[in-house]
Amino acid sequence: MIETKPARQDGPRDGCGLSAMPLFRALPATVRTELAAMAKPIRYARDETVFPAHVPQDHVGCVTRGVLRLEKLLSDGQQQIIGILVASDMFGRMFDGPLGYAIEAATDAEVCLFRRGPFEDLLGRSPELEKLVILNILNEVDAALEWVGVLANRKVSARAASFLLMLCRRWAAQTGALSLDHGRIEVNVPLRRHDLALFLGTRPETLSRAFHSLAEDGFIAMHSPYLFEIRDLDGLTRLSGQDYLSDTDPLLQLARAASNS
Amino acid sequence: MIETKPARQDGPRDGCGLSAMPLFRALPATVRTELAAMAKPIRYARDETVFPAHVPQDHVGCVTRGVLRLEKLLSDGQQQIIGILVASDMFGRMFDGPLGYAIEAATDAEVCLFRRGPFEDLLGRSPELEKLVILNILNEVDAALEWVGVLANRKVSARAASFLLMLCRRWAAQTGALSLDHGRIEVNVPLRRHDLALFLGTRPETLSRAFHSLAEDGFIAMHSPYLFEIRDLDGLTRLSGQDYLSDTDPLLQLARAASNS
DNA sequence: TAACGTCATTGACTGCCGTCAACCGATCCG
DNA sequence: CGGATCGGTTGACGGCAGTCAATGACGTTA
Repeated sequence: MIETKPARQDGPRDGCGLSAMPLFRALPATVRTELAAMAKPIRYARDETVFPAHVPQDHVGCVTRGVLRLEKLLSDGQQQIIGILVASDMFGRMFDGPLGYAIEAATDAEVCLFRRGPFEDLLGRSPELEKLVILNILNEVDAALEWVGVLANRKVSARAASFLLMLCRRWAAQTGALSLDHGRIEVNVPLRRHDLALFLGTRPETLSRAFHSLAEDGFIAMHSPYLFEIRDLDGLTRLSGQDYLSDTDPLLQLARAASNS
Repeated sequence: MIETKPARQDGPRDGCGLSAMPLFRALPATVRTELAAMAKPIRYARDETVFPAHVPQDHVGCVTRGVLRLEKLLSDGQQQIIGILVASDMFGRMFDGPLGYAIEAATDAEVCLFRRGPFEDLLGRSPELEKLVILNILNEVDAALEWVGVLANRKVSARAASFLLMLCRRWAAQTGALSLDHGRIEVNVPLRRHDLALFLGTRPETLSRAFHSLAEDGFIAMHSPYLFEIRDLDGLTRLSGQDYLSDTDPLLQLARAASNS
């Protein structure tokens, strides 16, 4: 049971820095202005609740910093984590009822909220925003389906490998958590083992063993429980089962960039 | 490896029986007419391919009969099933590129295809259709996330229970596969053990044991490998972990109806 | 009718993973 | 400085599930 602490609201209009977000970059200036005017930035400390489960919300939002987790509580008190949200991910349901899961801060995080009414109104007036929103939801579907594929994999080490690769891919779209210095790929994993284990459908002990086993086999190196280095991208990919590496894969480009630096 | 046989196309315009589909019932008559005019019904035999993976498609569609499976092929040749589609489910990607998985017929099935161009055009002209499509995709997200929750469960019997309940819920929306005669809930499972095991992230042998174990414990009865009877809805729900049964749950209503007949 | 293929089921065995427990390092606080 | 707490890791052990193999039921075909 995680208690809900009050969240701090702050800042002037467009404290969200919407104009800097790649998510909305493609929109016309007028739409961006209108969005920025209705954006409410809110910060959360780790384990605070953004949206409780099964409660109708009159906001939708997007993540600007940190990681959120989608969490389900089972009848026997067990919790499970069915998704994570990182910067640029949108959440909440326009036109629709309450969510079947809670959204909580997995790290200290910052989000940007929009009231549903004005947002849906703007949606109806801007075909660009509308297309962006539809594409965004389609990406959500893809991400969820990809994760179904990962969890359907029976071996924990394969799931762990898939997670690291997925994280690299997400971080690759932005800066900060992925470092390519000295020809290495270093990836920052901002989740506790406990949360990560729930997300991977296993337990912290087993996950720890899986990571250290990957390290012993030379696929990765762990510089701290939260800082991983990818030492064998191909091997890790093969082990994950998901055949990610087409020649156009952005992660592969990154790896090449890393080995050339 | 499943070979692609050519599919049979048939029938006059609106052979799909669009007007009878609950999916589109809420639309204005003019939109329904236009949709019906562009609908192409196609039938598939079991294991035929509807959309191959990673190939751009210029159609979207919806299922009118049978079950489709979303299938991923791993690098080592293992296949996994990451979703199923039943009547009224839509598939395909408007505004977007190719899918990362194949869509295949898990049973003999019939679908209704729309060319993407005209469909997207109609989407822009009909706010009702647009809202329907968005809500439909949101439901896809929910279904996928729910399945993530099921797969994150570590025990196969719990996953099997979740599957049966999910299937009841889906069948409840329509007629045919769910029978309530004689105060019983009988549910038809149209998938082979092999496919079902892949969908549940396990193996046919293990799944068979799980089902028979559920039967021994009195939760279900198996009248054939494809015909299940739910004997203890509450127990099955508790075992599945998902706390489905709110008082407004349509499945619970059905159970009450069954026990009163 | 017999041979064959498909598919579900069962058995035996092995191995991975969940569970319980202890340990350890880091951080915070008195 | 010493104790407490949190979170990650490691060890030991038992059980559940994956694997291989064989059997049986059913429908199809020759």
